[in-house]
This record gives sequence, structure tokens and C-alpha cells, in this order.
Amino acid sequence: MTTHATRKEQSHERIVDVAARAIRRAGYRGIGVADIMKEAGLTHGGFYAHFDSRDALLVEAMQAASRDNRAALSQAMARRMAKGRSRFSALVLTYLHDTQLVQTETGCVVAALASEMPRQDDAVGQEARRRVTDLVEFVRSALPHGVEPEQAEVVTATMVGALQLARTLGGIAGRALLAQTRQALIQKYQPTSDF
Amino acid sequence: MTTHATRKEQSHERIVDVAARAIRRAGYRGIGVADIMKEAGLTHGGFYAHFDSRDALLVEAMQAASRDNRAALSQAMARRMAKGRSRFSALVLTYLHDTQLVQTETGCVVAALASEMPRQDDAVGQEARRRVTDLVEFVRSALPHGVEPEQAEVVTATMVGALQLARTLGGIAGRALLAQTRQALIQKYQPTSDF
DNA sequence: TGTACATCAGTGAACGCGCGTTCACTGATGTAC
DNA sequence: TGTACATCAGTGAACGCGCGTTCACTGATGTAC
Repeated sequence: MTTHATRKEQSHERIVDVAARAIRRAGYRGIGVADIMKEAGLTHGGFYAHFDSRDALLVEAMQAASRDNRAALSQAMARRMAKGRSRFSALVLTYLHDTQLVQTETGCVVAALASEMPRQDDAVGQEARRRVTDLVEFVRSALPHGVEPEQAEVVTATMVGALQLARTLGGIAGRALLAQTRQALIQKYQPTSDF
Repeated sequence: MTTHATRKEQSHERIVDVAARAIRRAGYRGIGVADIMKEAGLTHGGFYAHFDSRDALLVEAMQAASRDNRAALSQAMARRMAKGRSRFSALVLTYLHDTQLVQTETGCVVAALASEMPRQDDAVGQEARRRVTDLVEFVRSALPHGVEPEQAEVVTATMVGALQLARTLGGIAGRALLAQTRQALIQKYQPTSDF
């Protein structure tokens, strides 16, 4: 709980950060322990001094991915709100921005892994559920006044689904899908053009 | 193109059918060639007399999964329409029915694999894009009169996302998310209560 | 109807490879005096 | 300030295992006459 982390803590953080990007880029099973360690500038042997198992790393990686993405999301939203956008519009425009099509590895961990999440057991599955509920709560906190809080689940599903389908389609079709979804969400929940 | 398939064609169909369920249950990488063959009542050696590669099977499996699910979907929708539901309401109520929470292996292949789809190359990636566009077109064909056709993408994203999040959450939370999404979609696009 | 042979569909051992995990060891850092 | 030693963080070889793929072979089915 101080400013200067030990050598080991720095390594730990680096490994988790590499894994947080790797799972979003390649999926839960898309990258191995050895490659993660190499990308963190280490050799694979040292891994188990940091984590009990590969699954334990996945849990920490999901947390880190969520924390980092939430910070970036909030920052980008703040910029839009400073320009007069409502919090809800800022969320939709940021979460479904065209750049999200290719920024999978620093993007939303739920969108990156949603269809793999139901298959995860134990600690990984539990952490996946937390990531979904956290995202839903974040969306709920950004709903415009007057909108029923129960709409948070629907808005979250729409945004997560749209990002996945757009990434699958790619290119022009993907960008069109994102644009239509942005417009539809804002038009439905924030029809008074923003303020 | 006749009624009685050869011995080999029957095996081929059985393998594809097993794979179509396996990828929806476990993901693209969740089951191996040997296990698929065993589940089809064969041994793994014969696999390459049927397919050029594992990827070639995945392509056929996605097609079969889509075809079978579309048939089941249409049938269940027809039952609801016979009871007075509109085509759109029937689609939403069927696609987001509570039973879909656990029927992953016979359910929608897009919902089962959406977050893995953007990572697939070549033939598998191409088939994944086809499965997405096909689903969007099916949804478009079910939109109520008067709704802009461009809404098909948004509705599809909402349904696919909702099914994934609900499956991740599971249990009561999952069913609540499905119910809210069903209600929101029908209320928005088919507010005149159905007919 | 029966025999001889070709083709077909599937078998099971083997391959090279990459994975998660373990472990004996090493070199660097920190502490005691 | 310097020496001796303990601890710490990371190394790299090795393990058992499962995977996709290949291939020589076998038994069953179908065809020719």
C-alpha cells in the first residue's frame, strides 16, 4: 500500500497487464503461459511463483482489463460531456465508437469474451459474472433521468451485441451496424437531442 | 439428390451434426476431432476421408447449426403466430425464451460463438460473417410493417447480446434479463399489443 | 446362383507439436555484524 | 566500509498429456462374369 512496488510486484503487474490484453485479443484459450511470460519479458518457469494456476491469472486479468477499460471509458465520456453531451449519449458514443472495432485488446472485456463466459467454471466463471453485473451497473448509472432503471440490462445487451457483430462483420458493414445502434439507442433513451 | 444416402453420406451427416452441437456447447476450440468422431460412433482415423481439415468441418458445422436452428425457430414462431402473435413478437418470444438459457447446443450459432467469430480467419471467418448477415436478414424479414428496415441490425444485436449475458449470469438474474429484453423489444417495435 | 475381385469406409498406431505445470538451480539483492 | 550469508526472483530443462494429422492396413460391400 505504498508508492514503490517491489521488483516482484512490478513483474506481477506486468504479467497481469499482458494477460489482460491477450485474453481480449485471443480469448480465454488463445494464448499460453509461456507466451504471456515472454511478452512480459520473463521466462515461463517463474509463472507459478506469481499465480497458483493459469485460471488464477485469468481472474486477475479480467479484473485488470475491466478496471483499465472503465478508466479509459470514463475519461473519454468526460471529454464528450465537457462538450455538452449527456452522460448517456457520451457512454453510447464512446462504447460504440468506430475505433472500438479494432481496439479489441484494450476494449470492453465483456464484449471480447461474452460467448465464452457461460462456459467458464469456478473462479473464472464467477469473475465473468461479476464483470457482466459491473458493466450493467455502470450503464444503469448513466441512464437519463426518467428512464426506468430496468432498461440498463437491455441497453447493455444491445451495446455488447452490437460490438461483437460489428467486429465479426468488419469494414463498412461493421461501421454501419455501429452507427445504426448508436442512433437507435440515443433516439430511444435520450430523444431530447442531448444536453 | 435422392432419398437414400450412401453409407458414407450418412456418416458425414452424423459427424457434421455432432460438430454442430459441439461448437455451440463448447466453442470453436472446445472439442477435438477424436471426440467428435467418437460421439458419431466412429474412430478418429477416418476423419480425413470426410474433411480436408478440422476447419473444413467447422464451416459445415456452422451451416448445419444455422439451418437446423432456423428450422426450429420458424416452427416455434409458427405456433405462436397461430395463436395470434405477430411475426415479430413470435421471433422475440422464441429467440429469447427461457429455455434458450440452457439449450445452447441446439440454439443460435451466432449467440453461441459471437465473441469468438472476429478471431476466425479464412473460411471459418467468412462463414461466420455469413451466419451473422443471414441472422440479420431473418430478423429484418420479421420486422413489423412501418419499422425502418435498418432497425434489423439493432434488434439482432440486442437479442444476441441479451442471450449471451443471460447465459453468463444464469439462474434468476439471467431469466430477468431475458424478460426485460423481450418486453423492451416488443414494446418498442410492436407497441400495438400484437395481432 | 455362385465365385473372384475391386472398391469402399473405417480402424488404430504413430508422428510432431504445443500446452500447463514442476523443480533443481543460479545470480542478484538485501541484511547482519 | 567491508565481508559472509540468507533470501529472493527468475531460469531453463523436463514431465505428462492431448491435439490435428498421416498412413498402412482390414473387413465389408458391391460388381463382373
